[in-house]
Parts: sequence; structure tokens; C-alpha cells
Amino acid sequence: MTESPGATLLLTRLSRAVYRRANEEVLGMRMKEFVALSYLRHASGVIGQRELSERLMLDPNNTVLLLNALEMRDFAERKRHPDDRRRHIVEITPDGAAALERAEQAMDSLEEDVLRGLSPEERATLRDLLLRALQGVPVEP
Amino acid sequence: MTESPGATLLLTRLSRAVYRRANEEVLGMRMKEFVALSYLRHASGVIGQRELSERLMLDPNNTVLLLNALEMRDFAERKRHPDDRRRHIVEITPDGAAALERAEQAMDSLEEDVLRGLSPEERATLRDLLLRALQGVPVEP
DNA sequence: CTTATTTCAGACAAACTGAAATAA
DNA sequence: CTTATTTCAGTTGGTCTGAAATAA
Repeated sequence: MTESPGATLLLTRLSRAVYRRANEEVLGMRMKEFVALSYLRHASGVIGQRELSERLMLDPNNTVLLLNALEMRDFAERKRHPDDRRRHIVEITPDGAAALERAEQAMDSLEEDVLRGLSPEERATLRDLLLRALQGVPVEP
Repeated sequence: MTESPGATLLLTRLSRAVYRRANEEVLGMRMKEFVALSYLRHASGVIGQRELSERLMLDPNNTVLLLNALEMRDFAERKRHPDDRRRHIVEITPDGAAALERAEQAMDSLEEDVLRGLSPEERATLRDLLLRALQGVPVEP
């Protein structure tokens, strides 16, 4: 090892390790469904479908398909926005919240595997840095 | 925001922000080609095709296609292993190293964008944590 | 009439499955 | 003869393009 690559490259490589492990069998849902439910659960305020697309950096077309799948399992629901009936408000359901909690526990044990090289304090630091970086990322590239 | 999700989820979300920005036009190559060249350049010792697959968490079939593309542009080359002629040794070429350097500079300016919420010291900490985490990740899930 | 949002159908690129070829 | 490595053809799942529908 002569020198080492940049943080963003390392980020994508470690993320790949997560993706390879976080399959539907482990999570009880697809990874992208988990990401969407997690956002709906932890974000504050009313979330529109358009906003969800932007926040998840997801194509609006794919958001349609994703929400179709989530509604099929009663994990989320779309409601019409009262002030602008073109728009949809997206909400997580109680079933969705329960499934999300199970998936989060699966992710926790997965984290044990992927981040085994780091101490609990270092994992907390990593989490804090990632969270603050995410909050600073411009919505539009 | 009520509470926040785990480190591995945040990792995949930030990684997505990187992927959306690191397109072929910006890097001069595909992201996966960049990841492969970076590994060949920074890893120590002789790298076999099989080992490359494992390290990049890539299907061996896809590794064939990836290396075909890299050889097409003279960015990498396959040589027969002298002791086991079933195996291929994979090496980065001077052309590949030059292209990699240009791509790394593009990634540096991309990092400015994605990690703008973090100070230079924090970015160094993040990079260190990611590197150590990656070194601890089991090769086989 | 133009724009915004959501939706779907078709097209395209990317990953996996299974089988073949070569060498150990 | 069996196993390991690499390769390719065919299939499948995921994402993007373009157009339509609804509402502002």
C-alpha cells in the first residue's frame, strides 16, 4: 500500500460492503424501501412525493414504483395535498413503522460485521460525521 | 427529526450522493473502472483476477467485462501467472495510472462538494475511520 | 396556454445464472 | 476424474426516456 485513496472513494467501497449484506432476506424488505421508510420515519414535517425523490436522490419515476411497492404491503400511503391536489403527501403507516424497526435491528447486527474494525466510540464519531456531511450535501448536484 | 438512523444507512445515503456526481463525464471513466484502477494502483503486491473480484466485492463474471473494458483503453492488462497458468495477474498500465490521476483530481473537487459540511480535520478523521473500517471488513459476507 | 406533479410503457445498461474452455 | 479459474451467452432486475393525465 503506497498511499491511500480519498474519503469519497473509501465511502463507496464501504457502502458496497453494506449493500452486499443488506438483502431482502435479512431486512424483510428491499434496501431502497428501507432507506425510504427510514427517511419518512425520521424526517420532520410533511413530506411530499417530489421532496422525497430529491432527498433520496431518486428519479421521480422510480419513486412512483417504490411507493407502489410500499403501498402494496401497507408500509406507506399517499394522500392528496389539500392545498395543491397535484401533489401527494407520503406517510409511513404503523405496519411500516413496525417493519422498519425490525429492519433497523437487522442493520444493527450488520453494522457489527461491517464496522468491526472500529471501536464503539469510533463508530459514534463516524455516525456523527456522516450525519453532518449529509445535512450539508446540496440537494441538486 | 426525532432520532437519527444508524451509521451504515447514513453511509449508503452519502455514498449515493457521490455516485450521482461521479459520472463518466466527470471522471473520464466509469466509477467502477475508477474503483478498480485505484485498487490496482494502491494495493501492494501481485493482484490476481480472482483476488481483485473478492476485494472489489465484484462478481467474477463482471470482473471479466470490467477488465475487457480497461484493456480496451490500455488502462490495465492481464498477464498469465507463471506458476499457475489458469490464473491471470492484473496490472495497471502507465496510461491507466495517468487516467487515474486525472480521475482522482476530479474526485477531490467532488469531495469538496459532498463533504462541505465537514472541516478539513473532520474529513481527515472520516477518511481514517473509513480506511480502518474497510481493512476490518471480512472478505466473505 | 404554459407549468408542475404524478404515472406508466418502452428502451437501455448493469448484474446474475448456467455452461463451456483451459489448466491444475 | 475432479477442481479452480476465466470466459461468454442468455436471462433478469433496475434505472432512465418520453409521453400522457391531472391539476394549478
